[in-house]
Amino acid sequence: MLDRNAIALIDCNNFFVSCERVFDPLLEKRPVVVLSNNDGCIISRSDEVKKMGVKMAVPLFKVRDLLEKNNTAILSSNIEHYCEISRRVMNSIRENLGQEAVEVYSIDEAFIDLGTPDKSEEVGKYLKQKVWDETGIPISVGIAKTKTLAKLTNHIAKKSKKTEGVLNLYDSPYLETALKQTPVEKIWGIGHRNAKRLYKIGVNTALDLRNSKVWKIRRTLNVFGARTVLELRGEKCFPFERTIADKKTIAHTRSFGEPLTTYREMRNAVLNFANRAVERMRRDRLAAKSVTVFIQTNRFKDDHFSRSRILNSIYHSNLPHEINDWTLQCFKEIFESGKEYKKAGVILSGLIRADKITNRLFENEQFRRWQVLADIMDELNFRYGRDTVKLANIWDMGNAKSLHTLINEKAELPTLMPEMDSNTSEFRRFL
DNA sequence: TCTGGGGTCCTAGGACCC
DNA sequence: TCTGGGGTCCTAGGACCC
Repeated sequence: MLDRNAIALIDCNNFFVSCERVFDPLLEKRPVVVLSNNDGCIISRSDEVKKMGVKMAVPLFKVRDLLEKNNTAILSSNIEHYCEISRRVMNSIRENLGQEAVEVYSIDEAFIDLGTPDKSEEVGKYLKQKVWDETGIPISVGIAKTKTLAKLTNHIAKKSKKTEGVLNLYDSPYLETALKQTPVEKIWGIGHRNAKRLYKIGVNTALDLRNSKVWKIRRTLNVFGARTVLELRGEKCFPFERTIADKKTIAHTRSFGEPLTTYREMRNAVLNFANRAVERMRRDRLAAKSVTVFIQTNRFKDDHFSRSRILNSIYHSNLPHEINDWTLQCFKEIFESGKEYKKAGVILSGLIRADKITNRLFENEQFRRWQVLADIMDELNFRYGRDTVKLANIWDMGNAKSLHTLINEKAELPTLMPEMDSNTSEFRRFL
């Protein structure tokens, strides 16, 4: 049977800025921006800032004068806080509609299966009020027949004053106009590259795309483009996901404030990134089969240098020292001296649940011992803070070559040991 | 001077095999 | 002069998203 359910996209307005305003109501009266990790780019803007013409992801140095002239609050990001508020928003929605009806799409967005379309608009308005009352976050709601149309509708709801943040185009005569007024690059999944290709064949608006032959778009773009055409016609091609999909990759990547040049600096940076990624992998109880390492010089310069290498292991692992070894192997193959590196990253892939790791054909006993040690390290780091215990770079340790763990000054082992539970004896035996 | 990070999916082209 | 060809697997990189 054809699925006639109405789909809503709920999107928090200027999410990071709205979160900051929840913490500090004085910010309500000022323009606000939130910056990316090392304060490089603007990743969230209040309406006032958008009106100034400041674009998303623009580097701060290009607009700093303009922002300061307008008394803008320029804030570093605080992702943990935003995650917490995101959870509250999603829970507020779930309370009414149930777990099954909500698909969390990103930190500030969720698709909702509204069921039969009759009461959609009332539900949308109710949710908007409820989320505002319970969390202080303003949201917009777009209702339509498919995800792609819901995204598009939400976009209009957010921009247009008349809609008051909730718009239902499920079965509306205005849909045609809305499609006509939407440039093709604003459609979900059509970026500026794809848009250029579409312009060449005379497809400029969402309406043009909807009226295109599917095979023609399949040929010009790809299978996703073809599905997008059908979605614009009201045919569901991107299904509603009731269960949260397992993560497929875990990445830790960073730009360096100052470029790094030496082998040793870069190796330490990359191994450090690997440790951060493993930390999250172990927290999520996952194990990886592959690791990718990449290193890059400044991508805005002409002599941009970028290399990556993937290592596919024959077995899965969640052991820090093994992932470190894999990382190091990749790194050694791609590092070239005489470059000014600006960015690097480590990506873990081929993830499965850690309890699904099969036994090692050889060295099973050793593997088990490493598991125990890794668990203990996790516990110590959880109790006493990150990097209380970590893998040593044995190359940096002079004659301590056989020692695989380094106890940081933060935690003195003798005082720690009595507090440990039954694992302690295991730990002693291991060392 | 100063340009994010974490994801997903797709694809061109090389290596290898028969 | 002329240099198979198809399938498969893999890597590296691109496009897109928030």
